[in-house]
Amino acid sequence: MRMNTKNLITFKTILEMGSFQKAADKLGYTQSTVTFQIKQLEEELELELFEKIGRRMELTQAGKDIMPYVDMILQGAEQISNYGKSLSEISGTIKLAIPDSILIYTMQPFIQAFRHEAPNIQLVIHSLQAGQIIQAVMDGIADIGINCEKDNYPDTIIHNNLGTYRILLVASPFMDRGLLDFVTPHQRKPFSLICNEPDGYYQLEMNKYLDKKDIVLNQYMKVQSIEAVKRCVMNNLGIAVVPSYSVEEELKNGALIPIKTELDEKIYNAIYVYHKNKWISPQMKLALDLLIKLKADC
Amino acid sequence: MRMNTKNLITFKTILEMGSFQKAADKLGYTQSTVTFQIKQLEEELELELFEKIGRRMELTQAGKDIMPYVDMILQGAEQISNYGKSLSEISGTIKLAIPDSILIYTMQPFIQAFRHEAPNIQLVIHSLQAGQIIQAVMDGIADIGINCEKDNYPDTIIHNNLGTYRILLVASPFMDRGLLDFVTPHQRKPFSLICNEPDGYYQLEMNKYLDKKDIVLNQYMKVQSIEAVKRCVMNNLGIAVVPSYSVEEELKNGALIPIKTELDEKIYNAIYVYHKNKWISPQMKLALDLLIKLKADC
DNA sequence: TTCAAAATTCGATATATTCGATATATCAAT
DNA sequence: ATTGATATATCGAATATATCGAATTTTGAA
Repeated sequence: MRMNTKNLITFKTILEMGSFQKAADKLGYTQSTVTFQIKQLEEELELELFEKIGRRMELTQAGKDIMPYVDMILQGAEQISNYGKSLSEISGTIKLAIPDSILIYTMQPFIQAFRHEAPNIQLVIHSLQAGQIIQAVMDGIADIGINCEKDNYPDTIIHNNLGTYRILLVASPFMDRGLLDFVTPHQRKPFSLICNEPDGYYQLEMNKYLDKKDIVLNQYMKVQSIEAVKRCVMNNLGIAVVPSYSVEEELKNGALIPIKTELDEKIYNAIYVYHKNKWISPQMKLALDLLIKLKADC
Repeated sequence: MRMNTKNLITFKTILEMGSFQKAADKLGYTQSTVTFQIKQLEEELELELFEKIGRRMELTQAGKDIMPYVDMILQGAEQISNYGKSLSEISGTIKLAIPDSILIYTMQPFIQAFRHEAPNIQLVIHSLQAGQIIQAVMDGIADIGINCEKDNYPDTIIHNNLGTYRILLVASPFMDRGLLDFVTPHQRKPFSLICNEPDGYYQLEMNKYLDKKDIVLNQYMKVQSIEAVKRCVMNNLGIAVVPSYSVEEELKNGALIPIKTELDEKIYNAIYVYHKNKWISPQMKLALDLLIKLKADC
């Protein structure tokens, strides 16, 4: 059961960098040293970690399976090396999975607060689509996920409320007001629905509403970013479904106007999730604390 | 953040064995090697681990504080070295803290089942007095504690029901039946109360009862073991307070007779406890599973 | 086939670990 | 204060291990 962190770090670096050579470069070893270290690690663990698929090194199943324990060891080592240091000095990494829209419009205060409290902790943000957040947390790709509320969660996931929002339809103030009745059923609208992710959560919620009402729009128009969506709507190319927090500014200054729907009353929750079995490191605790603070502030 | 399990194991062994020399003997090093390894570990961690108090090496506060992380690392390493092995092959240690009486009379099926399921896991049993069990679990001396139910627990302790028992007064069948009225108050009894631990939980419960009833016995008689208590009672040297499970056999074959008290109706719970923040290793999970099975079986 | 990229092998050498002997420190008994 | 027993520290030599660099192998792509 002899083992050292040096070899484990080399192992993790190979996975991170994608090759022995790059890991060697990053860690300041020669390639042969990396080969030697991995060979030694495999002997120590009595496991094959890599198999050659062509000239690519692929992690074996055993290699994947022991990852949580490798992380456990490196986490333990990290905590020891942080011992006695204040929050502002501790290092480490915390990985968040956040949908783009939430990241842009509501996470800025969190990110600033985090960087301020712990400038040496690397904050890695994976900007994923809403449907992938939970999976990322389950796979350990992210430590904390932030998302729209869902109905059910795997029981390995802990989820907590983070804040509320509404789903809105918005239009340009230059749009003919007569066309903006989205309450009366059975209508055909002569303009497009502009969206960013056609399968996004907000979009799907609104589609359900429109289907129920039998309100049909001209056609879908897909653009790259949520910013682009707003630009298109402002230029009166169509209307869009957006979460309330993303258009607060524009509604206030009149660049966009809200369209009344029966979804206006409905309140949605944003949540944060993390893995139940995960050990909550001080780094992670800080992130969770700041999320709760963010919630209290707004 | 370079670190190796070898040094950490040496570190833990010193704590376990109580001296550098004994750790060296156990691990097959010379004493100077142990000194060197600890010095090296202290340099790696940038922490003082021991301080000399006279000719004794005492763990520093930092040394105590990092213990959970040292354990985290060694647990991780242990899990990796157990990877792919079946339950019957995995090794490791699980430490139980159990009061003597419960150990002798009710834990035998558990111990046998455990040894059968996982013969390579070292089952270390600390036989402690009831009052020390919770503390042992809090201090990490034991992974799981078994005890009589108490009213309140620190919130770092998880406690679950394990089974029920009663507290009995027992006497020899040769005892004058006329003297065995322990229900009517205000009596003086011309025989001794024999006990093993005068401060034991059963004893204290019964004392409360006797005080309330104002029933006074001749004198206390303290003997070494619970077996000795039973022998003395069988030889009619006095009566004793015992938990029901410890005298089932003797009551059935008539070697002891129960004395009726108003405590007969009261049902006590045996419980098992473990530390809330502890990572539940497969070894520990097996032990917990077997305890639950034991409960179901009786 | 040939080239380039990536991993392995192997000998030389620097570095780290361990041992054994000895020195030092502490406590307790005299 | 002296002495003996016990415990840890120090140091040099022997041994073991890690790293590098050069040569070699493997493989996918041109």
